[in-house]
Amino acid sequence: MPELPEVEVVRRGLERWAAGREITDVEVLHPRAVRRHAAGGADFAARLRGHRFGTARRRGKYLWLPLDPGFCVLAHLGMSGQLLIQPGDAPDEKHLRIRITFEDAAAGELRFVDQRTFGGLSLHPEIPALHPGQQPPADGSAETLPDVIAHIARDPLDPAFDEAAFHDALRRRRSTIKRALLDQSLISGVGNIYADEALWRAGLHYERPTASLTRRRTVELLGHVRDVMNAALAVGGTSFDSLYVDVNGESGYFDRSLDAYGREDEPCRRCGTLMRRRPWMNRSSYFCPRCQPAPRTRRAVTAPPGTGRERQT
DNA sequence: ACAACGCCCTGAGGGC
DNA sequence: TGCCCTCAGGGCGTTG
Repeated sequence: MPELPEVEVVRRGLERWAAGREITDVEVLHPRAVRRHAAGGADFAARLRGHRFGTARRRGKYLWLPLDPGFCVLAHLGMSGQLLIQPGDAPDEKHLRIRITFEDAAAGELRFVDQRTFGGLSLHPEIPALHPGQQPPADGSAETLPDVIAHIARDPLDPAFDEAAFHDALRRRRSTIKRALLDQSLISGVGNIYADEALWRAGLHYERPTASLTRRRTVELLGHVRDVMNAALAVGGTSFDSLYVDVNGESGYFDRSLDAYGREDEPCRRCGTLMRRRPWMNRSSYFCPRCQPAPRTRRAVTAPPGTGRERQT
């Protein structure tokens, strides 16, 4: 389940193995893999042929390969997507969706493999990525990103991530902390695994109201988000079911050091209390009931419409 | 405008 | 053996 660290590992692989290479052909083997490319697979292929990839970039869980000035190939791995560099004579993977071959064929081909087809590739114009109120420099040197992900917030490893703005957004929200961590328009790159890990480290219950966090708590939480992501990056990302492998097919092994996710009925590594799992948004939340006590104001946030905004003062 | 939910998809695993 | 159910879950479109 690729989150930011896994996607960054893939980005680094693409930086090493795809940058500067000229595309000779593109084979789209499943239409869902290019569903975000409105003009369809044939158009996608035709517009890549003869062009050259630049250096792969990333924002949150999205990554993209610049493709001549102003355009790029955007990739999202979804739940089970992989980008692999494979020898041309390697047998096709069972769930091979897209094959990209290069002029220097001996250096291998790029394959998009995706069992559950939540991921995909698409072609988009790039637009300037601006800070609020910033004007693009006249010399065209502005940082750019694909137009369709302009709503994706910067991720917490981005030096330009704005902690104060994030905290202000949390205070304005009438929601709970885990929902906010997973909202890619507030902070990107965090998925279910790293949300649970960071909340465990921070000692925060997943249903803690966002508006109840002090600036200090927000800063602490962001520190834990960064720590757990950096720890995962250091070992090449998380892997659970071998669906995730990096660009060269190597699995990460961060899952061995998870403290919360998937640890139902196992002792908390801090206090020994048995960890719990709770159904949450059609998925699960793992937490320690002692280190992460439920907020006493929880009922107010989950109250049905018409019962008022009890939390407001 | 904001918050939350449903859907897309496949394969593993459990129950019978 | 095989069938059916549940689970995994990111992001977007729809609903409230």
